[in-house]
Amino acid sequence: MKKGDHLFLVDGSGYIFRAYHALPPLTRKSDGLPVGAVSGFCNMLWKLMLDARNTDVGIVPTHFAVIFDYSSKTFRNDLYPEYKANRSAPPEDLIPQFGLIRQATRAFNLPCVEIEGYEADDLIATYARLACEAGGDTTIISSDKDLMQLVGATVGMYDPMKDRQISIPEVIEKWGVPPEKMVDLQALTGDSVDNVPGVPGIGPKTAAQLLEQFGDLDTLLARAGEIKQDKRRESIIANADKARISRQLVTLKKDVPVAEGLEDFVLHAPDGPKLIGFLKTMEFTSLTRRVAEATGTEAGDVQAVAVTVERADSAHGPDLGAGTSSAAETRPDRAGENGMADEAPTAEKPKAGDTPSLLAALRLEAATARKIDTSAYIAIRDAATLKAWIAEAKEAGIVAFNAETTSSDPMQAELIGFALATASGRAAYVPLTHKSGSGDLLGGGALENQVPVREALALLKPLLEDRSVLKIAQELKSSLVVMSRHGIDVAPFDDTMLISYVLDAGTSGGHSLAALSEKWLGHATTPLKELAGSGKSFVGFEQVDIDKATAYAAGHADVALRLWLVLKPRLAAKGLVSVYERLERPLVPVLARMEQRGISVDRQILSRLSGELAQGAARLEEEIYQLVGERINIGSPKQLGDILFGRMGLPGGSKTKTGQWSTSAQLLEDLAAEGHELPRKIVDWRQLTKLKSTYTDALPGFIHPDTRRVHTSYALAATTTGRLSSSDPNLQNIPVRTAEGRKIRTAFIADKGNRLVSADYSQIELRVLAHVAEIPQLRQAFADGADIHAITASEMFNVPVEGMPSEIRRRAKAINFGIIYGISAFGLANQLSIPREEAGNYIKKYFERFPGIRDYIEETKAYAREHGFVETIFGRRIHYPEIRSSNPSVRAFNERASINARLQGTAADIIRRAMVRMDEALEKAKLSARMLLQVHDELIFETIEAEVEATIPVVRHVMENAAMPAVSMSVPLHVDARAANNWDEAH
DNA sequence: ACAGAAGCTTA
DNA sequence: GTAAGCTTCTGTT
Repeated sequence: MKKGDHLFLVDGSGYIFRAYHALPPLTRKSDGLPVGAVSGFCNMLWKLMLDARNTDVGIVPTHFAVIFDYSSKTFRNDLYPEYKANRSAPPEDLIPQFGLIRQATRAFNLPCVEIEGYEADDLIATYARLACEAGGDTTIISSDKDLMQLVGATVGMYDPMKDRQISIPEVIEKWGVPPEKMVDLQALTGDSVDNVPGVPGIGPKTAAQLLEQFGDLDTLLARAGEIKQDKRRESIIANADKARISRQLVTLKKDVPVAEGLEDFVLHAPDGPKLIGFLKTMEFTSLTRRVAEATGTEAGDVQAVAVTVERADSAHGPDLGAGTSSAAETRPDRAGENGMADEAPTAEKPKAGDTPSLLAALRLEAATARKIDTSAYIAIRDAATLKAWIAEAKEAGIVAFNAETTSSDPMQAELIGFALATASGRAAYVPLTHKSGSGDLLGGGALENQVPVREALALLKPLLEDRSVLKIAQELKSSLVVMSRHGIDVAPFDDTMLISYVLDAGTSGGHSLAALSEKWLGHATTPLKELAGSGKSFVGFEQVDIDKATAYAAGHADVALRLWLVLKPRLAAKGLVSVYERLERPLVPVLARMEQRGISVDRQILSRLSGELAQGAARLEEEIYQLVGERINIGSPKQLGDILFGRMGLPGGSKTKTGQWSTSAQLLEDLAAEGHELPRKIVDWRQLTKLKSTYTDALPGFIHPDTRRVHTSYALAATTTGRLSSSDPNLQNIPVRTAEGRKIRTAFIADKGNRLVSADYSQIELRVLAHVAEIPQLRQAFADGADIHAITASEMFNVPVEGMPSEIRRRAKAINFGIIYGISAFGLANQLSIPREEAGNYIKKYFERFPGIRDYIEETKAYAREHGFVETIFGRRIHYPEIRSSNPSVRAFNERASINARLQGTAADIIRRAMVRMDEALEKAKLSARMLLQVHDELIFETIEAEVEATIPVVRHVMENAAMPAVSMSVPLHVDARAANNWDEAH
């Protein structure tokens, strides 16, 4: 075991009891053998081995062991004969399951560890210590408080039944003391289940308070006389010995002489046939199917195996033989679909224990081996067939879903049909409102033999909402909005676009279905325009011939399902499960709700502004024509350039990369500063026409006819860094810098009786920089709430913050921003309009004062060069495949981008975490505030007036603590929040 | 009808 | 110097 390795230790004995009581009783159908705990155990192991969904930073186990108690008698009974003496015999129907669970462990190819005289907890403590000494990390799969004393920097716990991570903050939250004091706390409280005496009258709250006061148990016992409360003092003095012996009992032994070392726990790929043999014997049909699919084993070819069952009346009962009834394979398999079986790892044992990677490789091979046949799909034309398909999807536990609609805007879209896929190559399309394609003005009548929309949706709803059926889609969010408008809440789901985004952000090609299909399946999807035409000749999808629509829509569902098979295991293989599960997937319904809510925009304000802008622009136009002498097209940079630098011969002209005269605002401003009249007017004209065309004229067109609100669309997978993007309309670039522009924000309003609340992170990227680059001065400045740019200037130029000239601060601010953007002397010189040498000197000086930032930059570049990607502090990967380019400017660009990506991406991750938690936090606080918009470091809410004051602290708390508990930042996050009637005043 | 360039808006 | 999206113009298809 080495640094970076991760050991999973399952508390097998603890799990048995917990699963037995928590899960509904389950018996084997053929003979009534109780197997509830075994089933829970197998499901948990399978999930852990493949999925690593328990972790917050994407951990895949490299080492894995299941630990059991050997017998009830241990060294603790010598210390204290009454230890665990009050334990009653386990329930009758649990007894046979002890042995079965050990056999299950072996069927999973996992080490099964137990040592006479020691409890499972002692073995876990010992192995966690060994792992820590070897530099590795450990996750203990248990929620037993007795194990919490082991939690620390490299040791975490995970409760598989509650899907909850337990690390230091959770221990403190639950018990009021850090893990290292758990032993003292338990010594005081005792444990009635294990018959650990403790001090009578002392419970967890009192114990935590006493330990807080005295520091530890020994100090407490020595100074017990100081305790004020009479009863408490007397009890502790009288029971000091009991407390001491209790501490010995609860302290786990970290030096058990273990026979097996960590090297014996290297995780091996599951042996498909071996595992399936056991699962079939247990008659766990759905897990059998999942394992068969994942390992590429043909379950039908595997025989159930013999298992040993202990009966309550004999500890080592006879071999009762196997339940040999093999699970019926009800899934509709099609000919030629079994390509995976050939590649199954049965012939030779895989070497290293990288199970997810192996699975990913197998899936990819299988996916490309089976060609996609779009003529094989089925058109569902009646309710009975649809019912059968839905039943099939339920049985499969997994279904790819794809809706076809009348519009790419989900708030306007009406359903035309939908497609389902239940297995590779098995897909169907359900046309609902297709019309005959006859070219008359009415577009033809509705076609015969389509399931009525209402009936189809009524059948579909239970499937899409079924918690035990995983829905798979490519870009689910828009379908989520459409289905939500029909009262259907799709869950649970996986989104292939997002999986691809997590795996491959920054690699070429994008994450569209077409791109992914081409990349992973070698299959070219049919462009929509080949079916429905484009531009003027575009006909709605409802006019598309049903056979063609079926090939298209069912094909998309089939492709999505196959992509999921290929891509999902890659998440685990690359340690990106938690990025996907915590930062991507949960944001989908959050954004869908935000989009559906929309924001009110005052049409009148915009229309008035349009008029004002038109007037101003018209006046400037006339003045410009006067100066130029003819009515040129001012909006044409080409014409402008010819006039300014050709005809008028103004100085300082430069060319763009296509050889045109540049007429950029910067250049025109420079000319204006020299006293030229025309450039100033052109700049002003551009500002007014920009505001008019992009905002005041365009926004009213986005007001929804029914909701009377504007519904933007957020893209989750459009940026390389993890930021969202907004379009149709883009509400992330509404003007704010100039007074003229800000007027547009006054049109974004709260409904009557409501207020808009705007909450934005202050300097989040600089704070992330101070944290990741570990810059003491910056950390201190943020901790003090100081003016960060002034502090920077003060450090660099040796001037006091008090009475600092604004120009000095401005330069420091530009440098700070420059760092975030991956500074270059060229860029800084441009920004500050100073010579390049001077900018270079500033940077040099900056690095002298903040050497940690230079180190950070160099480390980032080196890391990006070595790996081809960088990571945010939450593990999001951003790829820079061109970072090793031999072209120096391409290389430099990629270096700057990678430096920026860590900071921008981390900030993006933080606000994503806040957004994921926000709705629940508001609901828990019984607040009705609705999150409407996100603008990278700002969230906009709408809430009723009376709740404004209560809402702001909740919003602030969620945002400021968003990094926790995954990352405890060394710099505080600060959120400014304000409420007003419109966005301008709230911001 | 579409694609790319130029220009401008945001964080 | 980073990350986006939208509009207009211009040239090509």
